[in-house]
Amino acid sequence: MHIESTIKSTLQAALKEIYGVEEPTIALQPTKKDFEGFYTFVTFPYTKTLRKAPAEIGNALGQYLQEKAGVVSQYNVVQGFLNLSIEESAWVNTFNDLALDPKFGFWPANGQSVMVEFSSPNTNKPLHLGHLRNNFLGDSIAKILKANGYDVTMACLVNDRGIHICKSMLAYAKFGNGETPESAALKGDHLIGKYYVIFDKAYKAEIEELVADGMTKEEAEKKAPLILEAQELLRKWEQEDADTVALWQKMNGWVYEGFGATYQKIGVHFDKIYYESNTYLLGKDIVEEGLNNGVFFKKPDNSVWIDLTAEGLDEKLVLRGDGTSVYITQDLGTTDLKFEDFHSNKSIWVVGNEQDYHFQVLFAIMKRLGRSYADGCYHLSYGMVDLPSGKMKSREGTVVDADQLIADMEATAEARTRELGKIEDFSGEEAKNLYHKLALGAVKYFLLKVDPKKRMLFNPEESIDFQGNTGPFIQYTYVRIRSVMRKAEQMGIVLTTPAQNVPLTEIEKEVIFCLTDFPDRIANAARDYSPALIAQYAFDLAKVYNQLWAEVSVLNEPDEALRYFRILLSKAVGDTLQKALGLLGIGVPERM
RNA sequence: GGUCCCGUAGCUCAGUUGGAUAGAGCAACAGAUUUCUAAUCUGUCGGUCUUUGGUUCGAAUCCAAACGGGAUCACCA
Repeated sequence: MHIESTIKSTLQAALKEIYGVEEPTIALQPTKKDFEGFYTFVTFPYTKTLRKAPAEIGNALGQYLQEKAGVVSQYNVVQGFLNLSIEESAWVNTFNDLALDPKFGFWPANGQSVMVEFSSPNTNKPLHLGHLRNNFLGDSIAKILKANGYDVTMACLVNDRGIHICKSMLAYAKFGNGETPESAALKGDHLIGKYYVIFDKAYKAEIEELVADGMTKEEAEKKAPLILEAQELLRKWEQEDADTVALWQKMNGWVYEGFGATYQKIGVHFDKIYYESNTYLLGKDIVEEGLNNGVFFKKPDNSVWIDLTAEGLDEKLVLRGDGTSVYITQDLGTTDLKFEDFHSNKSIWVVGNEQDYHFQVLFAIMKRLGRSYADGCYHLSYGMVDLPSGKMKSREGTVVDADQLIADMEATAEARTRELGKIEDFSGEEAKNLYHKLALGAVKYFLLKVDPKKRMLFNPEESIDFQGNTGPFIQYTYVRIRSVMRKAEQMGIVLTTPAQNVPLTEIEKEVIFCLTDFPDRIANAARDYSPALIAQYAFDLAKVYNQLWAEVSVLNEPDEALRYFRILLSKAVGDTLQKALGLLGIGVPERM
């Protein structure tokens, strides 16, 4: 039995029986703190059709619920608000159902499959804070979709070719002197990133010189010797010149090694990796197809376009006059490829909001081409992470490096832990694992608690705290519960039977109330593609449990039945916190 | 200029899809530990929900306009 669904179905029956109204969906809301009751039904919407006063409707429905629902102990009506108080036995019954269900909160398989593409790193620089937001979002949304019953494939498209890659290759060839990650004592991705910056500096210097000689800036950017050389290198790569390909492979190998270490550290992995070097020529057959069926058209210079003005977009180039691809050409090809490979019902791209327009165009084209999967495509667009100084820019060195950030957070976790001195019996390895869990919990929670589509601010000085609305706060609540569980186990208490009907305090009801909301939160998080809803939920649950902790004692409760209930309640909260944090990709420690 | 996103407490953010007197965390201040982990809890302080109009029983939420911030409108990716 579930309180909320019982009230809803009884309300439907009441509306039909008393007023002859068929209401397919009943909206219940939590009662505001200042009023008596837990659930509130708003009667205002019915005043017009029923031509009765809101309070009158409230009283009639309240009476009906009290008599027939079996879970409503009493009611009160304030204006048009019908506030319902709940029978104590109903709380315990509802709680027993969820506490003894190991899969509580997760939805059964729904027969649908979805691909989540995220991360999409460039192999010319290490990951920074913005990438972390992308990775954590993608990883979390994949987990949330799984919890909703989807069969999920996590995919990654590596941008391993192109002019930007050639820039770092060229700089390395010119200034590298055979440096290796070992000789430089740098992670591979950081070494390559260093040469990307070196290229940019040298390139800018050339431009300045040319401008000083009277060239316009625009012209200088196109004619600087370094950029011409990089373009030449790209041509050689495309012609599969042996030396160029060998250099490319060597440098990419270093980057992959570096990325691998970072991915491992942040707990992100992929089921399928696509490489742009394999897919960049795809899409031309789709251009042909579109020309044949009149979706695309040719301009006199032989370039191919699509007119999307009917969709409120513009004319868009899909193939250059010389027959070479643009970004969207490849994306058309890879989109088809992804669906051919996995036949997913849905496909999600986790990509920053600067590409909103690109994805509008991509999806519109797929629809015009009559792709059956076009309606299942979704761009999970997220905002940038800003610094107090403004935007992050790799080339100007104003980025927060991912590896560095996590290392810093681990150091903070260690300092704080030592200060508190609660784990002095831990081995070095156990302690390291703890610091890592806390560091990752703090960073992931920080980035995921904000609505994805909003841009957010990261203040390195004060942003990532371990107190208040943070990952470690929730981890700490879990740790307290684990401490109780260990002691309960020592007392020989086994948690396999339902709790008896015991008298409950307000705070205990609130904890149960919060628990019952978990499945809906998981469903909403998937519907809105928002891990932030899960983060918020975990925080709410931790907070209400901490309140309970301050008000009542679990293990020291003299009444045996009540003590058993509180232990079981604590376990349910612990399990739910673990699941919720798990959906965010955050692990829980046993002690901290 | 066109299109899209955003604007809520000093700061960082929620606000269950139109409901009651708008909520958290941080910061500041005051308290709580003979008790299961105080990385906790309680309290105080803090608001013209950018502005103006509209829709209605009722608006932070929907519509329109203005203002402010950002993105994008590349034969870059």
